[in-house]
Amino acid sequence: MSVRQSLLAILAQGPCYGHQLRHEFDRRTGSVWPLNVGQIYNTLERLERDGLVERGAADPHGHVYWQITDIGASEVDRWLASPVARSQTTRDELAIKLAVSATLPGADATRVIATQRAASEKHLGELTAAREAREDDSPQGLAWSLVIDSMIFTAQAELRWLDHVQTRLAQHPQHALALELASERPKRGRPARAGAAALV
Amino acid sequence: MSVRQSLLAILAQGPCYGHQLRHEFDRRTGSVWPLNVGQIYNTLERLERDGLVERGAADPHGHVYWQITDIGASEVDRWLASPVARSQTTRDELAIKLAVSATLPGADATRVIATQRAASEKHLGELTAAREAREDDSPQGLAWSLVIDSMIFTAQAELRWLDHVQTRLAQHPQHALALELASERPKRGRPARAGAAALV
DNA sequence: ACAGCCATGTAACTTGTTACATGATTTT
DNA sequence: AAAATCATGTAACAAGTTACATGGCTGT
Repeated sequence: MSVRQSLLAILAQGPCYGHQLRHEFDRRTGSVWPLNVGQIYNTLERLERDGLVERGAADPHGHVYWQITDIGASEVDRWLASPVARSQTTRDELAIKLAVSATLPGADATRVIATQRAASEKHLGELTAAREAREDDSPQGLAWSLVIDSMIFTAQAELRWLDHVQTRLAQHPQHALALELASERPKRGRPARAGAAALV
Repeated sequence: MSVRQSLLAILAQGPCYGHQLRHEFDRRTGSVWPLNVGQIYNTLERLERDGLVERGAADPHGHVYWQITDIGASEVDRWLASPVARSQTTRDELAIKLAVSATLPGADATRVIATQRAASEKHLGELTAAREAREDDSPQGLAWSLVIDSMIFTAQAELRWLDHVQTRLAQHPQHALALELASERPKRGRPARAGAAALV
């Protein structure tokens, strides 16, 4: 949803045409996430379908300006006023992967962690280097550095978690997590149940 | 990709039928991310289409067992041996939202941060409470707590970053990030360019 | 003329996700 | 008999992403 919402929020500032939207998105996010141009037009058509934007007439240059509707504007307000709903169903790729691979009797969770750790550390190093190499006080530079900082914080948390997992696994007997496939084949309608956990 | 890959990895342990796969995924990820049953069958059909699994005959109970192919097994190996490719194109919803909203002259980035901070803090509190409320030394409990820990680490990083952003914004004059729409309408083929940043 | 970029658009596809239909079996 | 659960499946959709077609303008 972030691309869609971002484009809509930019349109809330005034009418734009396709390539201009791409440019604006790039400026504001520090050109960190390159956006395929085609996606702009797809997204605009979907926003139009949903009544959030309107297609204006082409200007002399052939630029097709799009403008936000009232519904679209209120959608932007709603977006800005509500927090990003993390966690509820948001799946974390690494957490899933590690949880699953740690419970596979065959797979070596320690190796998975080591591989990931090396990659994450390399990534963090690249981010830090890029961060220090660039000194830029412009609004764009500020936006860029904040996005990079976000990635740095995330990478650090990832490394901390990896170490944490390794420590906890080391405290348990070999492959304490390993789970065989539930072998009992449940008869129709009366299978064995495992305890369910409620979080949210 | 995580659901798809996880189901494939589970199938690498032995043939399973649909509901069994759901159950296995739930056990291994601590029932944190509920998986709609329909998704299992969709995913299985797509895996079959891609030649990674094969559909077996139904057993007397009517259970349709699926088994992994050689190609599927090597895909699992590849998955376990390669790190999760974070960061390259992975968009961070919150980072995008904050970067965009901070550059909107109309929007109040401080308020966005405050709203998010409250939500993230509440979320972290719930996670911590759930974490402490459950004492479970079973393999499932261990898997569950590792997943919850991952969420806790992530939430903490999120809070740190939010504070960091707020601090940095406070050091700058009001709305230092605000970016108006590029007003100059570029003539076809020769628009004004803004400096591009290279990271990766 | 040609290469390169700007600009709009279209078609196809991926993964994730939900809603719904259908039936069997077990519990109450 | 009714409710609940297990089980398989189908159809549709959302958002993201890419590849491609087409044409205009500009600089060499």
